Amino acid sequence: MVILIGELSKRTGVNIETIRYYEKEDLMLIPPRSDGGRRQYDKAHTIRLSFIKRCRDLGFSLKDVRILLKLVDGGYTCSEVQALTLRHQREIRKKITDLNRLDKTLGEMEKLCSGKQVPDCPVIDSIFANLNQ
Amino acid sequence: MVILIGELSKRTGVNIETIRYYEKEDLMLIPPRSDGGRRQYDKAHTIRLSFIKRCRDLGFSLKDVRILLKLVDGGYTCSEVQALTLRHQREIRKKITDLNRLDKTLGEMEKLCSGKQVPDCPVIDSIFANLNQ
DNA sequence: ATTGTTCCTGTAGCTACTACAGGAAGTATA
DNA sequence: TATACTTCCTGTAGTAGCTACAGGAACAAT
Repeated sequence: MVILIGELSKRTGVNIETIRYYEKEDLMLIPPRSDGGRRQYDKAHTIRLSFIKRCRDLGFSLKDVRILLKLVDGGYTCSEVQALTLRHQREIRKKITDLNRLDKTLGEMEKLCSGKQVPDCPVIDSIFANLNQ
Repeated sequence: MVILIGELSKRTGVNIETIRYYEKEDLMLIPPRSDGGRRQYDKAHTIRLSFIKRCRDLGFSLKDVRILLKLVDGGYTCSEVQALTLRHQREIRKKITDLNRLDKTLGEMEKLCSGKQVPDCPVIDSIFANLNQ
């Protein structure tokens, strides 16, 4: 049961250019070609691409995905995968912390706004604050 | 009171290549040059660069910074700045929501890990789940 | 005169794609 | 069979926001 790249794209939700990009980056296995030179994918490719997409959706970097694929391909242990997952989770939590701080700061700045059509804004003032020395 | 790029970099915490990049991107005003061809910055440049850095630290994109600078340069109203700030805050909140969901999912997956040196991991299982049809 | 630091320009690299251009292959219809 | 239309191909360049060189010139200190 062979499918072409357009169908693979539809089934996985990964777009065509990205699939070719993954091939170039050695994330996807190189598929056989038809006489006309078209890529012929099968079930294994579909599963692999879905795996990649799922990892990406979980926020893993391509570098991480590469490691996960290597683990999957070459035999892995739970502790290896767990370590990667925990590291990733730590990074996510750090981002959340940073963004929350940003949100708070922006909120405080914005709260002071009059919202009027006047040439004076506490946001700009606040950004400029302590800049003049 | 003229300073060179290295000193400007030290004072603002923006590194040298980035300063030159901002100049190329028309965020920084083009400074006069010394006889030897070195950029000569003054107070105004320092303040402008600090403003840019502060905006970046607040998570504004360079595109947003460009708009903020234009507003600052050309006269702005509170409502314009407020609108930009609110939009930015909405984007940040969306990111926080997404990351929280990721964190939760990863946490659930990881919780099931044995953490042992065994070739079996619920994280991988979970990523693969529902992929086989 | 020499050494060491700072500066210069210009180009390439990073992440993870996306968007073409220009052409070939395959399919459906007249 | 001729035509039109869609899908595919390769290869290159663009996106954001820098960072990291290479190769050379300018300046400061000894």
